[in-house]
Amino acid sequence: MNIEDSSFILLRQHRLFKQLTYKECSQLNIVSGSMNKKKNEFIYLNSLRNDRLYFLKKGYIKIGSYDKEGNEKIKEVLSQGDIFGQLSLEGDTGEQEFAQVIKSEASICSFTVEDFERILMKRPDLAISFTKLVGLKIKGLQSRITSIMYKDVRARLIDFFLYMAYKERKDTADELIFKNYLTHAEVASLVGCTRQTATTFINKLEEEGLVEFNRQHIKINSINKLKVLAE
Amino acid sequence: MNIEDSSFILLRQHRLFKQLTYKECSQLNIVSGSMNKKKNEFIYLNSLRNDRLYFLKKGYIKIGSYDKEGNEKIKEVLSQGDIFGQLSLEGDTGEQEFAQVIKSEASICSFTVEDFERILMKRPDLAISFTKLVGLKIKGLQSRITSIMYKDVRARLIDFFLYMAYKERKDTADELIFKNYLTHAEVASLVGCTRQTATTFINKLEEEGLVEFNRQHIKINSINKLKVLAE
DNA sequence: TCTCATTTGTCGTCTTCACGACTTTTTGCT
DNA sequence: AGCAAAAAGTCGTGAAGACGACAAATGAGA
Repeated sequence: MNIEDSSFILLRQHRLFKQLTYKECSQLNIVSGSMNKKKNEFIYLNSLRNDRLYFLKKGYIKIGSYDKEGNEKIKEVLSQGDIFGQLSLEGDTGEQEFAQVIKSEASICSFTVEDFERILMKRPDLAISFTKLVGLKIKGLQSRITSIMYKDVRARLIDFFLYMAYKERKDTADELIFKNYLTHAEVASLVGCTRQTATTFINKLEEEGLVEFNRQHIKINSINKLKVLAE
Repeated sequence: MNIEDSSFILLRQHRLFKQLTYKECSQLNIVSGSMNKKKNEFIYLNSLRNDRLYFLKKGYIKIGSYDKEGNEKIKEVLSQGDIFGQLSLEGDTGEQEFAQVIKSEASICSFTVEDFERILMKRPDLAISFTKLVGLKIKGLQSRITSIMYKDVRARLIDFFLYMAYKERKDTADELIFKNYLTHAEVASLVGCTRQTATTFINKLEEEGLVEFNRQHIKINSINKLKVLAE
């Protein structure tokens, strides 16, 4: 099995690309855009990503930017199977953004918007699927805005844990445990508070017996209980 | 000229629908979804909108929801030419949302996601355009998140005025004046603060000579000056 | 196994803005 | 024109969380 084959296998497990033939897949010219990146390495930094879409095959990455004081502002955290990059299929609007590997090694493949569009033109069903994927992202962003605007830090952290549960959950069990790849500082950046307050409130949620959070894993004792608290 | 014709004329001025033939347009069955609504009337309330897309031909509307205490939470404000509703083309995820006319009378047409998808299947170029439109919305939401998370009320209000300028600007002039259709309370809800603080800070910006805000119009004295302050 | 960098925990102090209460102004309506 | 409702303006109090400073714990690499 060569690199090319393993690229495709993972990509075609994605609900979006499942519909593609092997030939169409290869028209995406993925091979040249495949890469393995170690912890802390950048997939792109600032304007480099403007014309590409990326598919995260393995590992975890964070998307963010730096403000003028150089502080990191994390926009989102992605894990296996997520798509990122120029989702809008349209040139840059001047914003600077980075994608960086966190925790362990990551494996990514990428293709140009141009190649992707070429396939979309032939496969409108895929175009619709892609639109739905982007639409889903909108819903996520909207609920994030609501969370930040109208909830206090405690409630936002609960939303954060529910979001993680949504991403990691494989079955319907009420309890959930998964590997943790985030620091307090990163959680803080995601929910929009300082590292210190994140620490304090995460510990409070632990004391209440709702979650466990340490460097090894995150455990949510009862997803339903959290859901009730989130309302 | 009958109602049907006037529906199409406006719709087909939109960059998205320009590409459609008259026949394709009529396949959207717009007529049954056309309406005129007076001030404060709802276009939809809660789950009613799940399978439709709406096109705002004329007027202004706000999209929002109510929290469990009954307080209004405005998500966004739309004006002529904007598209709203089930942008994700995919069934409801349980969230409740309303669309309500503000200020003056509004004219809307709508079509079902189903009809729209039928056309997208035949016209992948339109699907790509639509994705780009949705992608643009993502960028807007992301910058809104950044604004709310990392900026204080004053800076968020500046972002608000710049956003309005972006929407209303027709030429490249540095000064901009346009009809105001928002109250302090609505602005507050958009930038995420209370009505009182919005009032206070809008007045401060007026005292600084940056903007004018009254019930008749909004005037931005220098877009560039605001842009500098927003960084 | 030791060491140093990273991450986490904890405290005061200070700022921003929320919140309630109220008045004044503006607007639409009959 | 007159009136009620909506919108805007103002103030004092209080709470949430930022921020700086530092100590303790953890873990990755030599």
